[in-house]
Amino acid sequence: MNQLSALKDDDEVMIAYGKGKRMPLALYKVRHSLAHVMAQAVTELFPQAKPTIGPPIESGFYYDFYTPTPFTPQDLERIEARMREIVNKHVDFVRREVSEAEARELFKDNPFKLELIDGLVRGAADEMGEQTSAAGDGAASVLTVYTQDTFTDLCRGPHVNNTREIHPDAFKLVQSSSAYWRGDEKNPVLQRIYGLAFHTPEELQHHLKMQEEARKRDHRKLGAELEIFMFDDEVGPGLPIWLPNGGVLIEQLEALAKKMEEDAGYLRVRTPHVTKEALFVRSGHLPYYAESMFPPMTLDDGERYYIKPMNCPFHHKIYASKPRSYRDLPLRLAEYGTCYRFEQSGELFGLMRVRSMQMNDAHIYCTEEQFEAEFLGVVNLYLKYFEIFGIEKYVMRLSLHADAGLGKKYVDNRPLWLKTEEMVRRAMRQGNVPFYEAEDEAAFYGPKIDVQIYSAIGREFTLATNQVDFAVPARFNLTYVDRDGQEKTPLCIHRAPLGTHERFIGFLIEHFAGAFPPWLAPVQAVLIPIADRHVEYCQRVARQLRAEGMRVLVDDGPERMQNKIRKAQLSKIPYMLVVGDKEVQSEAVSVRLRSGEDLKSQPVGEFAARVKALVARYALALWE
RNA sequence: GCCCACAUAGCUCAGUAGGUAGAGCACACCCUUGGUAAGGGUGAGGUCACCGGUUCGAUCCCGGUUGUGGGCUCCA
Repeated sequence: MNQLSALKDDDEVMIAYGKGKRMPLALYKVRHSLAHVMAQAVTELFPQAKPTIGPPIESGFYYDFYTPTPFTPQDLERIEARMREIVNKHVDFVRREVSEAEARELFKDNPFKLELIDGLVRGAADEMGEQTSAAGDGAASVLTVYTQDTFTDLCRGPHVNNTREIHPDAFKLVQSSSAYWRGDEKNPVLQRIYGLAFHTPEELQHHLKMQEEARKRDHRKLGAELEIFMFDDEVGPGLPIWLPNGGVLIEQLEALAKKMEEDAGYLRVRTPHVTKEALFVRSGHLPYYAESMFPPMTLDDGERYYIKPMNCPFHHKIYASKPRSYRDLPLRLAEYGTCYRFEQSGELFGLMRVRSMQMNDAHIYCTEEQFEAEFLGVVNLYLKYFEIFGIEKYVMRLSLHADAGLGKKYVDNRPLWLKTEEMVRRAMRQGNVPFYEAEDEAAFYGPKIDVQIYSAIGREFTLATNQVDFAVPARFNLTYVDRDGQEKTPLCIHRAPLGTHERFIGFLIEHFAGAFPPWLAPVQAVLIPIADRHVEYCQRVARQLRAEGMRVLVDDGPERMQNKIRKAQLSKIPYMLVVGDKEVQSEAVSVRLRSGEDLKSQPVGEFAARVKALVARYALALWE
């Protein structure tokens, strides 16, 4: 802590914040200091508001207040104006070490700060609620407070020395919302105010512009504009309906996945959407996962049926359908199974978080000796997909158990955890796949590799998991007869490299901004007749191209050609094929690319061959 | 689930100090047959999300419901 405050302002020095993120120290100080300035402004304007915590984050900062009335947009304007006054007063930030008693006296009216002090004194957590690494397990002997102007806050710092280091026009309060104290919904509700903050007004403007761009790429907006999917009140929240264009995307993705899985030795199966309660009791989903499941249907005879939230128990049944020999392993069962999960209403988010989802699911049953190769095979499958889709930014996380959760969150078998975690770690190192480790993030039955990807607009989410299951096969009495004649329990690898159709297509929409590569585009080409007399020829060419496997439309509407080009352009159709007298005479089409490039007339056959070649190798380019 | 905000034509949005609504785009029809991002005209479209309350009268005010958005939390 002390060393931190002593560091020189330097954009080269990175400081950690949040979970596993870093930002330049200088920026951290500006943002953190602005959080304090905001707290001062808020407590001045709303004396009943009690400050709790306020850290720097990705693009700025926030501060949570305990207050009887939420902040209105007008309040934010007043607070921001007051902050600007404080910043312009060029006040010092003064650090002071205080004793526990003094700290308790200073914050005696603020139960949240007192709770933080309790934590700090015990050495358990710092003011962000995170483990203190510096203090080890010893209690923090010294507490620090920072004072600027009239406001004093419990804080480990560091801060700017004086608010003149903060540009008064490089920050902006953007929104208020609620948050729970310590992120726990059992705790009191706090009001959080978010602010953006940078070194210069230009950086702030740039950020705002990027956000504007991001809104344009939002899959919810593009999904509606491009007629990919829709929601309907009478169908229900979180239940997407795929429109014809979305249907094509799904068909193409499934075709790709089936081909890849066939090459990798998977067998395709299909299983029911509803099942008796007993299956999920055996799998451990009931009652453990009951919260995320739709409530059961009770039949006349009292039997309860559930709609499936996962495919695995069915695949286990398929494994168990006959005796297995080590010669049968690895057994790889794949299914694009539709699952239903009862996500909390507040969790639903476009296609990214839904209640009905089609999973690119498979389970691999293998022996311990086969594990490494199988696990790596799956990871490599991921990497192949990333290449096809041009996904360059991704992070793999090895999610481990935590001893504290054994028997509660996690299957109570520490040695097996350590062993399987090491197996995964070794497989990843063996394959030279970079990853980082995170404790207490595992599935209840085993460790996993989570793949985080980032859509073009910076939205981060878990695309896929690759999980090791050392517990559930035993619950299903899955066995194989090994070489030595002994019955053994196989390991099971759960994997879903493309996650779900819903999330993956949501991601792809943002990744490509709706401009899908030719192999994936719902409509690949639109034929545009210049005059009515060219329509017949267009229809003939369309039939020809469809026979070649292309997805083609003819725009025979009454508008002018320019208007049709514009419509096709807005629909992000890769190829616009303009047809006039010249083309009709020479069995040609005039090719215009979505990029705006005019490639002039060329023979229909040549165009078709060119596109077919691009499609066959899943090319991202429009023309080569 | 919780806190806050929002809900007007297929879409994007105006509007009414409470007297049942309007534009642009899209759609239909007519004219125009035009060579690489919007030709012109005419017309049709709305129980102002739903259910209650206040009022002579509610799209507008109040309450509830549903949905959506921004967060908290969790996950594919």
